[in-house]
Amino acid sequence: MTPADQAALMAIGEAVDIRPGTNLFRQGDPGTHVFLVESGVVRISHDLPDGKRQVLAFRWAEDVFGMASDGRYRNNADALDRGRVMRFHTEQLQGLLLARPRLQHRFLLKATAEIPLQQHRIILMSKYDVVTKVVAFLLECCSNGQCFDPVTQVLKLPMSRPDIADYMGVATESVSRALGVLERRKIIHRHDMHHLAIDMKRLRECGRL
Amino acid sequence: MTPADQAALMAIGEAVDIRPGTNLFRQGDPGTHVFLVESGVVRISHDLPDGKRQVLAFRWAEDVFGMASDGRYRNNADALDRGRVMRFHTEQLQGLLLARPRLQHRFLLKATAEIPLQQHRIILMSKYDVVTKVVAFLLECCSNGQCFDPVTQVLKLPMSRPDIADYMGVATESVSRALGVLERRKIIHRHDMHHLAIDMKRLRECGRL
DNA sequence: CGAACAGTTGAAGACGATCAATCTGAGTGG
DNA sequence: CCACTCAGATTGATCGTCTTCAACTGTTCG
Repeated sequence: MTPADQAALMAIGEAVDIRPGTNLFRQGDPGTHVFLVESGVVRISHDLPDGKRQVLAFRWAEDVFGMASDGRYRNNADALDRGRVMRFHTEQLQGLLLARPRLQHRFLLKATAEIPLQQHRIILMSKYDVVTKVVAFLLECCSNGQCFDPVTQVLKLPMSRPDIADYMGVATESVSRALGVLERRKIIHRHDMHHLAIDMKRLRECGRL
Repeated sequence: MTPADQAALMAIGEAVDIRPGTNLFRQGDPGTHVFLVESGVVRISHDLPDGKRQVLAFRWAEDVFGMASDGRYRNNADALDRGRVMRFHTEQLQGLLLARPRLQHRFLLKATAEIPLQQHRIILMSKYDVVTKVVAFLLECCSNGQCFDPVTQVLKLPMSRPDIADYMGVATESVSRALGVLERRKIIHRHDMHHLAIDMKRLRECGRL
C-alpha cells in the first residue's frame, strides 16, 4: 500500500473515540460502516436465541471489523477499553477499493489472514480441554504488545471472566478453575483479577498444540 | 465481474480432474496454487500432532480453497467425489487481481463471506449438543443442490462417518447415535450409509438455533 | 473364502456444566 | 477511617453428556 492509498483511506474515515462500554453496533443493525481499530480493544459477540452469548473475537490495533451480511451486522461490537477506531462508509470504502487495487489487495490479505485464525479457533474449541483453551487464550493475549509487558512479564486483561469464558466456549467457573490449575503449576500468578504475571517459557510449553 | 474478467481468470487456470482419494495438497507443502471447485467435493482437513484430525470444511462447486500462510498450505485437501477443480498459480492470480479490480472485489467478497460461516461453526461447536450439530450438518448439506434431491427428499453424503465426526468435532460413535435418535424421531430414514431420506420440515424445526 | 474396514450398539468412566455458597475488591455513605 | 453493599470471581458438590473401550454386524476386496 502506498502512502497515497493510506492518505486516501484516512480521508474518507471518521474517527470515533471509545471507552469501556461504548457500543459501536448491535446485531441486526443496518451495516453502514466498516471499522478499523487504532487503539483500544473491541469485543465482537453474538447473542443466541436461548440467551447464551458467544464472543467471536477481540479486535486490537490494526484489526478490521464490522463487515455486514445482507446489509446487516450479524454481531455486536463493544469497546472494552479506552481508545479510538476509524469508521468508513461501506459504499465509499468499496468505491475507494475499486479505484485503488493495491489498497483493495491489502484488505483481501487481511480477510484471508482471518481464515486460518478462525480455523485455529475451531480446532481449539473442538479438540482441547479447558486448561488448554485458557492457555491458548493467554498466549494469544501475550502475543499482543498492547496488553503484555515483556519486561515485567505482566499481562493486563481488559476483559472480564465471562468474556473469556464466552470467547472460549466454556463456563465462567471453568475459566477460574483453569487459572487455578495454572497458578498451582506456577505457570501464572494472579496479581489481581486483571493482572497476571506469566512464566512465558512454561506457558508456551503448555500450549504445544 | 465482467465476462472479460471471467475469461481472463479461466485463461490462467488449469483444470484438474479429481476422483475419490485424489490429494490436491498436504499441510506443509509449498503453497503454489489457489483452487476453485467446478464440480465434486473436496475435504479440507488438518492433522494435529497427537494424531487427531479436524475436518475444517467441505468445498463444493464455486468454492475457493488453497490459500497459503507464509508460503505453505496449512491444511490437506482431498477429493471425496468425482469432479473437476481449476487451479491458479498464486503469483499469476495476484497479478490478474491487481489488474482487474472488479475481479479482485469478487474474491474479497468471497473471503469476507467465509467469515460469518466460520463464526457460525464456532458457535455450533461450542454451544450445542451432538444431535444439534448433526442436524446443522445435514441442513448444510441439504442446502447444497449438488447432493440433495428436493423431489425424492434424499440426501447423498459423499463423506464417511469419521469425516462427519471430525467436521463437527465429536466422536464417530456419537454421529451414529445422533443419526439413530433422528431416525427414531422419524426425521430421517437411513436408506443406506450414504443415502438419507429427510423430512425437511421437521429437520428445520430441529435446527432452530 | 477370509480379512480388513466402516458402521452401529452397549457399558463404563471422565470431563465440564450447573447450582449453590463463599470470597474479594471497589465504591459509598456514615 | 471504617463498615456496608454489590458485582465479579472463586471454590465446592452434584449431575448429565459425550468419549472411550469393546463387541458385533455388514460390506468390500484380495
